[in-house]
Parts: sequence; structure tokens; C-alpha cells
Amino acid sequence: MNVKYIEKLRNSGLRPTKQRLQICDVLFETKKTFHFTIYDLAKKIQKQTNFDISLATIYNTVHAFEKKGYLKQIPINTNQTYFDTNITDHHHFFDLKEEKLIDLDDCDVGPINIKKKINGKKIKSVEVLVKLED
Amino acid sequence: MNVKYIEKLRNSGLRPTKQRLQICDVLFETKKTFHFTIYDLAKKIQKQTNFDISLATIYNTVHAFEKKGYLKQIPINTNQTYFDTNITDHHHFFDLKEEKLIDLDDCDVGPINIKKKINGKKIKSVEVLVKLED
DNA sequence: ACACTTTTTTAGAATCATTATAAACTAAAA
DNA sequence: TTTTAGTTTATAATGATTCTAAAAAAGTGT
Ligand SMILES: [Mn+2]
Ligand SMILES: [Mn+2]
Ligand SMILES: [Zn+2]
Ligand SMILES: [Zn+2]
Repeated sequence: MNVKYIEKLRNSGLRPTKQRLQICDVLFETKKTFHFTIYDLAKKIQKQTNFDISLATIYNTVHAFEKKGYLKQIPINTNQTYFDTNITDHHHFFDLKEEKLIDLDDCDVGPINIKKKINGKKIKSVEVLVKLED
Repeated sequence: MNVKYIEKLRNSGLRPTKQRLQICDVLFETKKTFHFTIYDLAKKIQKQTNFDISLATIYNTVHAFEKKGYLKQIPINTNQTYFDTNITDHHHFFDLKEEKLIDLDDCDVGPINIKKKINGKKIKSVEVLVKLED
């Protein structure tokens, strides 16, 4: 069960520690992908686990995973940073009342063609954020 | 010169104080619209003015103007909040290296048609963020 | 198993953008 | 002018995030 994460971590040059494997389990061992803040994740880990992981380690691990491309950061203006376990190119609804992110499939949004070019720069990502109100 | 801002503020239920008029001057008395952080704005005010405005007032005023729709907040993940004096519907490049926002005209991005609907919610805004790298 | 190196974890402190407080001030209303 | 409500400001508080440095764990070679 853990073997795949041990491999994944090793292949990324990250040592498969108890903490990282636990975090992998919480993040990736689910049917559905999800959006979370560091605080959300810390709570989820506490619920699913006996041993606590320090907040510093959670921050470190999430950033390491983001750098490796196993997590994405969602650009949104809130006091906390949102992450996404869905690393495919996709867009989001943001429910302003509930402060919840909802995935939009690519087919929910037409293809986006950016006509403007900036000299010497290339496009890294194109993300649509649709804010929802009641 | 200030008369139009005095009117604008009065019509918004905001008293036209010396500070607010000064901030209006810095924000809206320019040919081109621009993007800024609170820190940027504070520096700009210092340069253009003799009397200093307290940081608290700058925060209060920017938020008041945002609430009235005279400024927009740009959804982006940085340690500071970005605002925009261009309140028309438009999208952005974000130059990751320079940490600078660049406007995209509506014609630079095709029309975006969100097909998915969420029960009881309506779309407030649709914003595209295009990240640029070298 | 053991010695040695490198990476990781962690508690706690530091940072820093933003927000709250509450007293002094100012604009508008009566 | 007096009163009222709104505004400014210095200062403190908040809170998410990052930093620090020491202890622990993992990997490597023998
Ligand atoms: Mn990050
Ligand atoms: Mn705001
Ligand atoms: Zn998502
Ligand atoms: Zn803009």
C-alpha cells in the first residue's frame, strides 16, 4: 500500500519518511481530488492519524510536493493559500459565501486562446476563476 | 479639479476628506490605469504629497473604494494583495519573474462561456490569469 | 552492526501583511 | 454653535507563513 508512495518519494529525491507517507495517504489515497488549506490538511491528518505531524513539516511537505508537481496552488485572494490535489489543467468556481472551490472540467469552459504575446516570455499556465454569489 | 472626486465620494456616502481626495488623485488622475499593492500606493502617495497618510487610512480607503466598485482586487497568490484601477472586465498576465501584472484586453482572450451551472448560485465574475515564464 | 554524512523533523521564535482598538479629530446636521 | 456621526491615526493584536538550530531519522559505505 505504502510501496507506491515510497517509490514516488524516492524517485523525487525525497526520503520516504513516516510523516511524508502519512501526508501522501491523506492527500492521494482518495477517490476524489480535493482542495485544501494547510489548516484543513492539519486537521485531516489529526483525525486520520495517531501521531501528530508538526505544522512546519506539513508546510515543508506541501511545498515540496508542489515543487515536484504533485500539488497545485490555486490563485485566489483569501487569507490562506489553497492547494489542489487535482493537478490536471482545470479551472474553478469559487463560492464566495461558502468560501469553497469547485472544479470546472475543461469541457465546462471552452478552449481559451490567448492572442497577445509578450516578447521573450512564454505561457506557463492559463487559469480561469469564476466567482459565484447567491 | 477636486470637485469631481468630492461629488464622487459624496454620492458614495463617503465624506470627502483631505486624505481621500489625495488618494483619489493618486489613483484616478492618471491617463493609464495601473496595478498596485498597498505598499506601492503608500510610496506613491509619499512621493506626490507633502502630508503623510497613515497606513490604516490607506487600507481603509482602498477597501472602501473596492466595496464601492472603484477598484478591483486581482486574484493571485502572492504575499501581498494586488489592486487594479482598471475596473472594466478584463484578464491578466502575471510575469512570474518580475512579479508584475499586465492587462489583457477582452479581445486578447476569446469570449469565455461557462457551461456548468451551480444550483442557486450566479456568476459574479470570470477572470483569467495567465502566468508567464521566461 | 557500526560509523559517518545528509536530510528531515520539530518546537519555538521571527516576520510581516493585514486588521482591530480606541482616542483625537473633522465634516455634516440640527 | 452644539451635537452627531464618520474619519484618521498611532499603536497593538492577529495570524498565516517562514526561519532557526538542535535533535532525530534515513541513507551509505565498511
Ligand atoms: Mn509555495
Ligand atoms: Mn478587501
Ligand atoms: Zn481543482
Ligand atoms: Zn488590470
